[in-house]
Amino acid sequence: MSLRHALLGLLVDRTASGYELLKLFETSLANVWPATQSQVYGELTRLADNGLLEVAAQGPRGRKDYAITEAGRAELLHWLLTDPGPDSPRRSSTLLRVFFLDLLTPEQGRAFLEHQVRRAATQRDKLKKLRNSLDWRESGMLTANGRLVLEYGLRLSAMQQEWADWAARQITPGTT
Amino acid sequence: MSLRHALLGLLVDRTASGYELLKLFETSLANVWPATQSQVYGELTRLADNGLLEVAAQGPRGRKDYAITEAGRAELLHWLLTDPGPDSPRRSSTLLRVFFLDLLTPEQGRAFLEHQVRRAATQRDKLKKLRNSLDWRESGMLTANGRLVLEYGLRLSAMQQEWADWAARQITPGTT
DNA sequence: CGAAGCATGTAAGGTGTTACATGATTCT
DNA sequence: AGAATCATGTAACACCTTACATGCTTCG
Repeated sequence: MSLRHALLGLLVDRTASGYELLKLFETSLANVWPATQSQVYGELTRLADNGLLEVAAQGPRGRKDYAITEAGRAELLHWLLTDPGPDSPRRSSTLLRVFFLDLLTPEQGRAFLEHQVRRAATQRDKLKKLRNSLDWRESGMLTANGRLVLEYGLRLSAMQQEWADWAARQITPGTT
Repeated sequence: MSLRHALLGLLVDRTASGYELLKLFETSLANVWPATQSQVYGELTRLADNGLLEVAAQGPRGRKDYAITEAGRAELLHWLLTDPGPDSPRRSSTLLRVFFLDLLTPEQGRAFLEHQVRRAATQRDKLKKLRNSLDWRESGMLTANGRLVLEYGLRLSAMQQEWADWAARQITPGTT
């Protein structure tokens, strides 16, 4: 149940409409906690019902500006201070495929892993570009956390690339 | 919808009951594609209904031994050869927390990250022990894939440990 | 005989995805 | 005027988790 906390977090120092929050999910939070339009609007209504958010203002096209309440701040803080536990069950269809990779020919297996190398490299490039576009001296506190998360993404994609490359070379080692 | 493929994969070179498959999920597949009892039994019934599996034999306590069919093999192969796409949306409540870490005091933030360092180290130790217990010369093809996946886990936890350590040092750099 | 393990199944509830549906406002 | 964008909402379906429910067999 972290979607609610993501929303609360985004509303800590500004008010916003569902539509704006949705955009934030597509950009900043896309790599950490993706959410769809349905989910966002639904959860906002629920949060307002529970008194963690309130509608601060109504705008042009039925637009509702949400603001966090004291109860909302308390809930967010509480969530931040609780142990996330083993990071939510990590399912990876890619690794599952690797588990059964011997059902393919060595060529097909290598091709699969080399595809993963390229996928990771592409992701890494994307994040590098994001970092460069972000570094423009725009250092609010907000950006500091974002940089930590971004660095995680960079390290992850680097690791994935190296691993896939290594794994590809494990299959039929003698292929010059 | 990868659970079905995990089941098909496990049944490629042996028949097994739901109970046995469940144990396999708890051990070998736990870190790649966890599944609960409810899920396994339900999916097995569905797979049999769809003709991808068949009940090869009935045992002592209502035990059903499932065997993969030709249709099942075809489906599994097809799945292995399709692009997994960007590996299923990766949600991490830990990274989400990091995103909002500036809402805590620097001490609390550092404590959180240092906790992650230890969590990753523990996980890494667990996997190392698993590798050592596994290396006992038991090299079927099956184990080869498992070793690739295990190596991924080792590299991932190492990366996480290093990252969390680095991130902790980013917060309030001057704390001797 | 009692405990542990084998063995399967159902039901309720939460979360997430996709698709459908509608309408207002701004910009060209 | 028409297109793009802003803006919200609902419904159906898939998937996963937890809990409940039941009963047989083997081992000590």
